Amino acid sequence: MTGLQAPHALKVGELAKAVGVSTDALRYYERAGLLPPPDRSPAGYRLYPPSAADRVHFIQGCQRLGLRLAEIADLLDVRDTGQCPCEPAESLLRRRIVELDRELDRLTRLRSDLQAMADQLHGADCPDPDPGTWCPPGSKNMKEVTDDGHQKGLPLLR
Amino acid sequence: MTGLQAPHALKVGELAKAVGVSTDALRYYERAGLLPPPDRSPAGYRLYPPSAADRVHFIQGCQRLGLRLAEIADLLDVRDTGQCPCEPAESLLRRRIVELDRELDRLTRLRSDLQAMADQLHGADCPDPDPGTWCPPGSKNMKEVTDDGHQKGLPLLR
DNA sequence: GTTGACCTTGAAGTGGGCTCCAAGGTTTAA
DNA sequence: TTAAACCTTGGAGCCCACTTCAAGGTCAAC
Ligand SMILES: [Zn+2]
Ligand SMILES: [Zn+2]
Ligand SMILES: [Zn+2]
Ligand SMILES: [Zn+2]
Repeated sequence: MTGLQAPHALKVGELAKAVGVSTDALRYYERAGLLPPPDRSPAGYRLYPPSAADRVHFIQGCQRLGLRLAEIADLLDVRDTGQCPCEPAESLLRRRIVELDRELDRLTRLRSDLQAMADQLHGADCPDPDPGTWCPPGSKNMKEVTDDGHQKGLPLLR
Repeated sequence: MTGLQAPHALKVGELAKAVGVSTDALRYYERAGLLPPPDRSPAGYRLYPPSAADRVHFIQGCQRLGLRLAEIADLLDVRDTGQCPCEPAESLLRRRIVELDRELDRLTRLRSDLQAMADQLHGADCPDPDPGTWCPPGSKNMKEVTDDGHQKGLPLLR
């Protein structure tokens, strides 16, 4: 409506509301090199072009994929040059998939460990143990010791 | 061998080496309330009883389960009182399992999204796009826009 | 008696992605 | 005219589990 500086320019709060992030986050993206320094109004207010909204959407999409801001900045640099983005994007994605597989593996094993512990706990007859010397509740291996000679704690808490 | 202060007392470096953490971490655990303040030698050196090693092992085991230090501190408090630990342990475990399930779900969906993107990327014929206007590589929906009227980026990067 | 490995303390730094604050200047509506 | 609602900046704070630093004191070996 104003049209003085540029058509449809957005002040920082307007952009923030449009894309659903805080104004602080937008200024942070600028410092981090994800958003180029926008034009300023005579009073020094940031005036973003409408395309900035797409840029922030892109950032948000990348974040949903688990990419870090530094990686997103790399992608945006490529995007700005107009070069084919497939190569960097593909290697980023593959790296991230490998990370995810490792993490999924770790969490899956962890989950089954926790489940095993919780199951043991549930059926336990449980007299109070000696203070400071757990007491694997309901376990027959209370007296077992680890290879360095210490008493075992809860199962898997060696 | 010394036996002056206490039998088999460990200096901080000895305990650290025995359990495989840094001396700084041990002092940090003390500040955080996970390790009780140990006796001191005349020179002010920390002298840990051998049971401190078990305590640290317990901490490490809990950490492997993904528990935070504050939660571990709660468990240790119970352990020190000699009360039956099943109740707090069980609710901690259940809470953690729920967290894990949510996280596993999230990561699994993420992984399949990334895989889909990587697959699209691979078979793409790819002319360089216009700068700043990606260019969903190899996608037929280049012209699609999101519900707020902006151009779509890479698939799933809306 | 001197080197060097150990120990002490409090404070500050790390990383990631922000958030919050103070102390101002600007714009807009009443 | 003045209040409210915006905007600016630099810098600090947050979370977590540490690590690193600075500036010393202590203890063993040679
Ligand atoms: Zn391409
Ligand atoms: Zn042990
Ligand atoms: Zn019990
Ligand atoms: Zn949009």
